[in-house]
Amino acid sequence: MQTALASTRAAPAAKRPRGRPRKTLDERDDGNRRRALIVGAARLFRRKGFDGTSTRDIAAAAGMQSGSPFYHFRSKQALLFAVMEEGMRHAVERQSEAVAAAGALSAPEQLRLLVRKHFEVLLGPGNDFIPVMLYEARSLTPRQRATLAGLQAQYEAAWQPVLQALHQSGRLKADVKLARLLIFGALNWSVQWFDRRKGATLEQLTDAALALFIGEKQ
Amino acid sequence: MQTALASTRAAPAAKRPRGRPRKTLDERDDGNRRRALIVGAARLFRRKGFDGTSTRDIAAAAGMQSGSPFYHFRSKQALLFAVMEEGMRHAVERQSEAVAAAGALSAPEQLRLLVRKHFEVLLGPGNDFIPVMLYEARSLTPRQRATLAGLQAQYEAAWQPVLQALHQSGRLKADVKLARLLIFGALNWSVQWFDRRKGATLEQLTDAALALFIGEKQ
DNA sequence: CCTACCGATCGGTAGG
DNA sequence: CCTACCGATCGGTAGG
Repeated sequence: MQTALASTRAAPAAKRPRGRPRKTLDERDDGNRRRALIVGAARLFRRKGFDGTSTRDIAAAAGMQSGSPFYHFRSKQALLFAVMEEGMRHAVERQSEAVAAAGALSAPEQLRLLVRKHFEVLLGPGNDFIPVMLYEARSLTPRQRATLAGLQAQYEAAWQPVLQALHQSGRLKADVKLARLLIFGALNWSVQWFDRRKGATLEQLTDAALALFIGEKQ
Repeated sequence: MQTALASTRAAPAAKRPRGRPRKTLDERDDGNRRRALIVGAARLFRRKGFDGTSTRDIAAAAGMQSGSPFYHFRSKQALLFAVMEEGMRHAVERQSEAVAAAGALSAPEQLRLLVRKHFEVLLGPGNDFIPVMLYEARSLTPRQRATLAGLQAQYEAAWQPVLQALHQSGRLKADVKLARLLIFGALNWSVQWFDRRKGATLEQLTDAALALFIGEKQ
């Protein structure tokens, strides 16, 4: 039977089980816990809405006690913003990569690429961030909304020249600005009905969208 | 000075001030108060979401005390359902009228009519009911959702033959089922960005949508 | 990060 | 419909 005295005599290192590897800077619990909160919050915000989710729900999802999220985030709102900002940065990144990786493409091919990437970011596995951004923006402060609007403008900027070119070549008949808004609506609404487990694939979805918008698959 | 006795002697009609017209059954306060709750709730649910709106807010909007909404509705959820159901019944009605009033139309003309009516129901003045239905369905019971799904199916049924005809004549290239989902998305998303006071008119919006979907204005 | 807690607010109800 | 109220839950904090 170990006494309290014996316990204090043991070397500090002995308290850590030998089999457990030392963690590097990048996997420090600090970042991991913060990350766990963001991921859990995204899932809950999407399923139950911002106002329908309690910070206790979020804490539990990350295996914490009820007050602990506030060690990582100043407020529930700050956590919401973190979810949305990470979602938008990820979306802008994926879009940039895709555009950079593709060689010289025709305007219809460019549109196809943008639509395809948009569906991936929106409907890909584990992607709750963008849906939350699309449907919970009401709960942000004006300042936070403005920051996100900047990222959204950056994202939309890639579409403008493509739509412009399609309009000038006669493939896109509608007014360019209104067409962009209607197109984003058609794509974004898919988070309401698309089910990855059944029905169409992302490829078929992309085909249908291209056919609808410019009357051809590419 | 009128005594209590004199009062009981007077004919019942004398109790009501002469200047105030008798109310018909349809404008009884009962219905008016219930209606006021529905209208106020729709506005608040749309602006702040279902979970972000308190029943006290709703009561105040209708000029009532905090507990009074529960005299008219069993629960907050029942009030939400009433908003959505009324919105959908109105939408189905408006659509039926429009279809009935129009003579024999070509398929593109039929599509234009449906799109135009859809925008009116969605974006017309004082129309918070449908936006609430589109964005707060998560807060319904499965049973309520099923009832609404029936009305929605009724609404969508008018579109199916039109899209089918356009597909067969080659004007609509996309798969009909996916096209319908994408089209509703394009239209429904407009509640997020359309501003009646500036920018496009409903007519221009309809033009753009028709041009985008079938490459022509009619 | 946990413990223990606070003031505020919430949906809803009993009784009139 | 109002008054008065209840139990539950909420976002957030102090102190460790």
